[in-house]
Amino acid sequence: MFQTHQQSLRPLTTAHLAQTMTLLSLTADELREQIESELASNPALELIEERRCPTCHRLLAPHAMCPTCSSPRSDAADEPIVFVSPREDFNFSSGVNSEEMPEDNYSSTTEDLPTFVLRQIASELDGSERAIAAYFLTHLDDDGLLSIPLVEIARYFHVPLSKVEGIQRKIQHAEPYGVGSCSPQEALLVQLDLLGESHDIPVLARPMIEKEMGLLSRHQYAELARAFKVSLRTVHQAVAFISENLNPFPARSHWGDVRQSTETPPQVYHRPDILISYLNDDPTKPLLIEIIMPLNGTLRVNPMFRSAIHEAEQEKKDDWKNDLERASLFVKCLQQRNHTITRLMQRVAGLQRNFICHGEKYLKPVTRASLSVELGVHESTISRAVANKAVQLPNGRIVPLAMFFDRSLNVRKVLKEIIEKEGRSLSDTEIADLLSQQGYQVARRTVAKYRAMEGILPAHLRRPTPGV
DNA sequence: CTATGGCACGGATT
DNA sequence: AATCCGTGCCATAG
Repeated sequence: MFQTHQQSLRPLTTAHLAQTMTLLSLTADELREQIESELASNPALELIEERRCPTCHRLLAPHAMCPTCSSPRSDAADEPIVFVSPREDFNFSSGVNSEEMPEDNYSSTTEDLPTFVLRQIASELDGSERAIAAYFLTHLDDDGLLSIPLVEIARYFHVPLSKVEGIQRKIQHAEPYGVGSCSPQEALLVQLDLLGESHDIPVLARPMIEKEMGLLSRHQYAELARAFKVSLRTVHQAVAFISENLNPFPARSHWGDVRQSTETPPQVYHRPDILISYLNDDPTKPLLIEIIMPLNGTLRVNPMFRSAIHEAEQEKKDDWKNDLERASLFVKCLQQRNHTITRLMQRVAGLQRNFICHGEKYLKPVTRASLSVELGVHESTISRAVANKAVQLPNGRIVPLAMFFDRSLNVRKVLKEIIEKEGRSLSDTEIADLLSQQGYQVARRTVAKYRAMEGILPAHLRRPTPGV
């Protein structure tokens, strides 16, 4: 009925392209902001009311059928079903948060640690404190530790040191625990305190970290035993506890949790932009892929506005016309964005089905470049689409979309398996051999790198006795 | 002497 | 053109 096509003037085309690119690289959350601001500033744009699927209650785009219920051809088991799903249950810019999304996000970071942390504690801080916290958080290093002295922050804001310390304490108590500490030692102590609230901790743990951090980090256990006048065995127990439950580098979030040391995902990400599940939750059915549109309804050009333009005064007419064009452009770009992401996900999900269903081990190394030729778009288009987006897998994990293009993830996974399985500590060279036996050819140096990436300690100080 | 981490250099990717 | 990644060589620790 009211379509929004026509007008393909040259200048518009470039603007069109530019805006499509921008929208493409936006996260669902960012997109929401963008849409809201556009909606507020442009009267020609309107949000039409939601439509829901009568049977499953899912929000639908205006002319779409519900892909789940009116399940198209569920026989084409290979082809994933991809569709755009308007959802507005997606707000978190408002003050309170944390408990709102019980399910799928355990929260944590990767894209933007500072923002993530700030969001957690924002409600506890007043305006000026928030500014300090924000500044504080911009000076974290890759490990999540503070890279500048506290006094510097205090000086910068002309506030007493104690105030900064208070803020630091709040930051440290946010996830990932210990973030914003000045040293690994401090981070460990914070984590120990937090953990101590709900679990028993070895008595030796705290004094060891507090007083003999040097020995501890150098793994000089015999010295430790002597220093505290306890048996070597006791030291080992405490050390085991520390290395299992604490993490000196908060941002490198690979900690084996006390509760379930099952394959707890080492990294969890922001809210998903894309959801992947099985049709009707049946693993034999095709994959169902929802691309989140952070909206409660659908955007379109207001037809009333369009017709009203003829009656407008000459003065306003130009402005209105301008608005109209912008609106139509915006809608078009949005459609373009969705179309691109849809096609992208369709292809990616098809390729990586094994990965999606059966885990990291089955990730095929696919490059963005190869996909771009398949889809007939420019590489940068894929890059933009992939960057900064998170996907929720059927098993509930939230991973960055970029993980689908990780060249070495499968090898790293196998490497982890090898290390976990073998009771004895294997040297990097041995691991390299084992890997090539399994068909993964990597240099010994690379094994070392992968280990480091996964946060696995070198052979000589790995735990020879893997049981508790 | 062996096992690792650091630096740095192509080549591939973005 | 800028970046990332796998690797080789070398220094250092054990």
